[in-house]
Amino acid sequence: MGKIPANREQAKPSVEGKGPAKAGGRPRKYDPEATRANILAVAMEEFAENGLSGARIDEIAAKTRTSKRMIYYYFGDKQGLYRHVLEAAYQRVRLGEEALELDHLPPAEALRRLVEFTFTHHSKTPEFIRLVMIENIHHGAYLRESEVIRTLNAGVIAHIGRVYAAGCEAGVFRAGLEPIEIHWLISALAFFNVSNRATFAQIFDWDRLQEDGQGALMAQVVDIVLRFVLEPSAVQASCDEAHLSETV
Amino acid sequence: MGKIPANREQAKPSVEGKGPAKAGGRPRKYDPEATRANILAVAMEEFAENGLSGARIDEIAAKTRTSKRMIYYYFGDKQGLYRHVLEAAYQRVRLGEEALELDHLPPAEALRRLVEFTFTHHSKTPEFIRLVMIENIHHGAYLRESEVIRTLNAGVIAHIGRVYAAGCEAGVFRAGLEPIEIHWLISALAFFNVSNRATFAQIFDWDRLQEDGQGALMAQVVDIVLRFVLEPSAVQASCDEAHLSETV
DNA sequence: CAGATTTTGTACGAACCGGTTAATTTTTGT
DNA sequence: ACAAAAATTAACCGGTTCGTACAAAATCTG
Repeated sequence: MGKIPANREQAKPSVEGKGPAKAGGRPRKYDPEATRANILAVAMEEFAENGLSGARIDEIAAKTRTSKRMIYYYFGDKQGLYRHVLEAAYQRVRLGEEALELDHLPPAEALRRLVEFTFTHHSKTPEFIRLVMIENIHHGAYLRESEVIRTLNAGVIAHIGRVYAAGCEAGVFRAGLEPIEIHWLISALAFFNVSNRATFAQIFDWDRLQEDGQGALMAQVVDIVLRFVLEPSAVQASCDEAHLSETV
Repeated sequence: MGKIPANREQAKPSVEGKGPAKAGGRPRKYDPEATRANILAVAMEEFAENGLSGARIDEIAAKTRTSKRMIYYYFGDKQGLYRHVLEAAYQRVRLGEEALELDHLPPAEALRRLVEFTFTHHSKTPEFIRLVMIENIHHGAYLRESEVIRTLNAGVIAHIGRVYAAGCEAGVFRAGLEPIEIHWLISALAFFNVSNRATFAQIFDWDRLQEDGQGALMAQVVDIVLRFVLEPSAVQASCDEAHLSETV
């Protein structure tokens, strides 16, 4: 019977040292890691493109370098596959986010960097955005199952919290905000830019939604966030220095 | 053959005066208007809940007070039904938007009203948001077909344009912005609040995403928009008057 | 080498699902 | 009143699609 092999996460204690891993160069015939990864990559594309109900298992199998049988062997069923795809996508994003080294920068600059990172990341990774959209259509039912994801995201808030505290200390950020408010704002703008590009562009055909205009839109998003967080007097100053409003 | 009846819009010249319409009180057995509307309403719910590929024609038919055959009779096929649902949804929204009488208000107040209207509308009409999300998943392919929608939305920009011009004239809005930039910002925040509520709440459980917190979140969105549009000095002034920053 | 794991391949079944055929009832035009 | 057109009903069909059963082989691990 198509039994799912024992918990993958725990069944991999051979930490790239004992068993002949792929790093060794030896071209192994049976490479479960690679097979799994391959299925996951293909599935990610298909789910992101067609949604959970729209994606076809046979189609995914065909684009894999292995067979349909293996999908069920490793992931149980369609929903299991989807859940793993979702987890993998979130994991990938949050890793990049944590790699940012913002703590040594002046607060306003750090915030700008964070916004720019988020904006460009989302802009260049529409598959992730689409997966999250799809998951929201499903009321976050599959995300709810995943313990992994929730823990990952606590870090983001802490990260922003440090930057914000430093900015308040320095007197350039206005007091009374919560880190999650700032995160929500940044997410909303960076996300919407990708998630609603199709319909928005269809209705208004705005040049900033095109490839060439994305830079200008990013600058504007930075502008919006800074005007929200900065002390009004600091905004005034920034305008004079033309740090802001380079979108005109 | 399941032919679609001649263009509905033109096939209704009996302007509620000649043929025995439903207003007449006579309980007619065959009521195409009502049948069509009933199908459309049920379909809207089903598509919004399950997406285009997720929705089931049989399910829609079952929840209708008529039969599956009628769906095909009036809308041709699944995609045709979906397209009509989408159009109806957009139409409904834009009507409310144009009913706002903003031109006689002071600019900042008018802008606040517009933001509040958009925010509450979206917050209370998640089906519309979900339909737009779904349409974006499909790359706006069905919206592209609809001539109707594009023309409707030109009005929104003009509306904001008038308010913005008045604000600049009065010296409370900073110059150099485009109406569409403001519209994009408002849309993004009001939309994201609903579209990503499921996943965002799952990850962070933030009280402002709950029913009770929506008012506070709306105030904050108003705050964000005004800080973006207002002349920095006006922001300063507004803060002193505590018109803004009531979110703390 | 033995036992477990990974892989292949096919064929199938059973439910599901979008769409149709055909016949019936009501309305409408004249 | 009557024929044509429009609205409606019910049973039906063929293709799709998820998932499995079965049979077997290749490879890794201890």
